[in-house]
Amino acid sequence: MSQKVLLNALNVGFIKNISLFNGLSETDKELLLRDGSIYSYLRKKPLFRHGDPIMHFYVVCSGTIRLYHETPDGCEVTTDILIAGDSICAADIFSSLGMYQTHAEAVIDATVMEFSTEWLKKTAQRFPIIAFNLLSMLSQQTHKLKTEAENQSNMSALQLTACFLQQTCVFNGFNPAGFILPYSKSLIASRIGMKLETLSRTLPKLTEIGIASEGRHIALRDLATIKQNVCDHCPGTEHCHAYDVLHQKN
Amino acid sequence: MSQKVLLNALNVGFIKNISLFNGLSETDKELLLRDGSIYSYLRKKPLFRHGDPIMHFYVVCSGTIRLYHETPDGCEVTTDILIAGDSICAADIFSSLGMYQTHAEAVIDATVMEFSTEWLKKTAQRFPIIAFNLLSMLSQQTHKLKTEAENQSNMSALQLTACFLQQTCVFNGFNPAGFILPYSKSLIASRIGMKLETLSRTLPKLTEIGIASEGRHIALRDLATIKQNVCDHCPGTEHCHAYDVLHQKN
DNA sequence: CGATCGTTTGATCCGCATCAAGATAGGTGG
DNA sequence: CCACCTATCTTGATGCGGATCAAACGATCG
Repeated sequence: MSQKVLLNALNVGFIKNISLFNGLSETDKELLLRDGSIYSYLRKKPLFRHGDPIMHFYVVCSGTIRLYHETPDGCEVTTDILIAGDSICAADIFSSLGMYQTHAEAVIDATVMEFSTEWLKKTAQRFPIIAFNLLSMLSQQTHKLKTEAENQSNMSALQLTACFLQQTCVFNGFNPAGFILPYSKSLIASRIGMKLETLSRTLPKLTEIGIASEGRHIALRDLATIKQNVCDHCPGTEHCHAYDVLHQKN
Repeated sequence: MSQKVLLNALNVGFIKNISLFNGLSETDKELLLRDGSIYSYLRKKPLFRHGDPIMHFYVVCSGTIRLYHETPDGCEVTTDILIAGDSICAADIFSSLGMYQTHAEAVIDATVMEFSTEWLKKTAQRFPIIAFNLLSMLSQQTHKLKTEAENQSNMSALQLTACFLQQTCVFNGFNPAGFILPYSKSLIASRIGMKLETLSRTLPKLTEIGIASEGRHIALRDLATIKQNVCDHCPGTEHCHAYDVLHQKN
């Protein structure tokens, strides 16, 4: 299933930036990092499944993790796609349910840092700033969920797809003038709540609003048109911040 | 706009049960309650508007409060309907944004207890159990949002309506064998993300799954059928817990 | 070379939104 | 008490977006 790997300097350097540790001294950070272990998961291997007792708090170091669950009629809904730097299930630990509310599995081979739930609870008590960081993380997540739910119902397939591509570009630090989709189209469709067929039909239409696509190759050609067709319909969302990031680069 | 009213014994008695204060001694609770003031808001009066700087944390004492916002094309989307005992915007206080992310207004005349944000932050530091309660509240809210977002896209108008009626019945402590809708149909439609016309057409169809409706009068006649048609499609949601509550009463 | 996976394309269908008009009810003033 | 008015709700006709079903295409792999 999973395999423990050595904690190396590179990983530590990267992981120092996780938001949970914001505001701590470097010494404290390094001390706390000693309490975690890094594991690697092969493609398609689960980190945990819905219903498992909550044992760990995770931070993604490399690769891609997918959160999903199955609907009663058997099809899988992807609720989130996580990349390096993202943390997993901080919320669930403090819920009274005591078990994971979602499946989590590696999309491509991934490494993940794990801390025990007990450790997180104790640390939150020992360092008030960590409790505060947690509150702030949860609060951000809540806001993200709200806006996403709303977009889902108010935006067309075209707009949802444009949003996703733009955010993918920014979060992964790709070049908007041309990049390769890091996920399969089935995964993307499942993430943005539409059928593969619909996504397939939608991608060519994106040229209308300034996004070129051919196979897995995407190019965000015309930011102004994108803004007009998408951002203006979802002010204040994560997507719009992503737009601003791209806009400033130019 | 709003009017300060006297803190009377009845209100205090009620408000002692708010989840934020879970685990505190009665003495501490009463002490903390002194820091809040109770205000009354008339029908349609706003508590705050999207973009206002966050000044207060609220707990609803009586009446109904609606959270909503306007879409760019001008129509209002109701994101939540709050009744006595619910708290408002605990999450927003800890986000970095510093302003409300939604409008809040009284649907019918309401009384509300208000605490300053500073008070909440300080209190969370002074009483670790309150920080923990906050984490737990946020975490629950996150879970609720997730399942709601999913239901919104996977369930039919029929199912969504059934869910809403059942939850309304339970949260308000109504008699499932017959109760009067406490909200206008426009408000309900806006809350469950459909058009008034659709809701209007859906209500008669509910007889198929054991819910009778006539005007504002609702009766949940056949719990088994409801379960089969709704709960079995949304396991683990708030709605299903509401179902269980009704089921146990019988 | 067939086999499997991921994707595209076509034809059709269904649910909900939309537009438009009518019905009911609650409230107000004469 | 009735006439009027406005808010709330119902009903009908129509259209569109995306789901569904079905088949074929292209790439990768053993």
